Amino acid sequence: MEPFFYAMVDCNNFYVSCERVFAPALEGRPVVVLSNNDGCVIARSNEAKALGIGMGEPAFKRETFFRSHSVTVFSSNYALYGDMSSRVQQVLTRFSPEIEHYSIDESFLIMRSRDPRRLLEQAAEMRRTVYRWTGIPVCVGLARTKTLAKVANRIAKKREGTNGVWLMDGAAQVRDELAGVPVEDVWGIGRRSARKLRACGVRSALDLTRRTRDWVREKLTVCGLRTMMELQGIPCHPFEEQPPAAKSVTCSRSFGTRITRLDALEEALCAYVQRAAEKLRTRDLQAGAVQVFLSTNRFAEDPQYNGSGCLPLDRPTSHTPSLHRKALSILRDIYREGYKYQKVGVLMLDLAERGQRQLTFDDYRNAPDETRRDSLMKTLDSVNARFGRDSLRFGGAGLGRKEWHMRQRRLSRRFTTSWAEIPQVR
DNA sequence: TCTGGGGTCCTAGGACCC
DNA sequence: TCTGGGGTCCTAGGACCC
Repeated sequence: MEPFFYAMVDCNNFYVSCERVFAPALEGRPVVVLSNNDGCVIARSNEAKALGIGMGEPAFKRETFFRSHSVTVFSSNYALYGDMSSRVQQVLTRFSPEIEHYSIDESFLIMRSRDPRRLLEQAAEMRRTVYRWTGIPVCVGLARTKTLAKVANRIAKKREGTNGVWLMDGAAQVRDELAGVPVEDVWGIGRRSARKLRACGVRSALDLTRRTRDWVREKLTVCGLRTMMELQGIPCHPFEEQPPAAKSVTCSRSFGTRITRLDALEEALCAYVQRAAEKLRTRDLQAGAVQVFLSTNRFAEDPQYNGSGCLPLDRPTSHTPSLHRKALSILRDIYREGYKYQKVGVLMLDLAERGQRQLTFDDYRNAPDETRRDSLMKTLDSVNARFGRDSLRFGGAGLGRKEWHMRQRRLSRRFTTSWAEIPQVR
């Protein structure tokens, strides 16, 4: 068997890069993309990073700065990013059949060769091809474990002269590189763990590999231990070509303005239940329980309230009206008057694949009902697939523009997925 | 006025059982 | 004077990821 390397392919400033594909004039200029509700900065071009704009900064605090530095600002456009992501993934598949789509902008590939130089050439070719075919710039890091491949990717991105590709192998090279990686930049080490580690004198990734396993396990539990071993070149994270089935499905949004009335919350919740139920059906899943949560704005001075409740369903379902009913009864139960609410959300829990559960006598009795509901949902989904999301929807979510809807003041078009939004050529 | 959304896994502690 | 031990399951909270 040929020795193999993990290749971590990461799109550079992905959301910004997607916007630039359709606005090439923004190349070389500062650009940021905001989170839902135009809340905070979640993607920055290199020029925006150079201006000192931080990840996660609230957008409203930077309005003036954006204007005075001619920063182009976009609302997030997940229809566009999701579609661009699958295009990138399609290209990557040509370079290795063993591929794990890790996130919207990252993939792990297994690449096999006896000759590391040959691998570097392949990775460089992959990078060029992705850019030529999709317009998205990527960097590639190669190493013996996923965590080390992430480190290599970071170097490919940051270091001058790598051409966006870096391979890390051999004990001496790995040791030298890890010495230059701050421990908080290691994949799997978050803010809390980093603080704990620094307090104990662990500053670099190399420092971490030099502690005993017992010590690391005690400080950071088995998660930290796995990270440490991966840094030592021992693979602990499985390679998952088939993503495991989802265990929960969530839909929640912050409101465009604060909401106090129960009926407005009910409308919003209906809309989120619809979306969550659609997600269930596209994955062929059914929920066994529904959870609803409700919260005020934690940054405000106003009185705070967080409510949540969970109810089981009589039997697992992905039928929107049944899920609506259950969710609304939870909401009415946890709702308290007199608060300014910022967010409501729904979680579908105890998910099971359709047809994978034990049937009961009731199921036989209800079979005709069940069939009718299924075919109604199927029709609904196929109409929406053909004519666009929400062409057909439930009345409970209300009609027209609502105060709870998200702010999306700077949304670009769904260039690649919506015929209606393709710019007209004159 | 304005601070995202959607996930997973691990652990500790309590309930419960024999 | 004295109040078992071991196992499983569930849940809430914490930490992490992108």
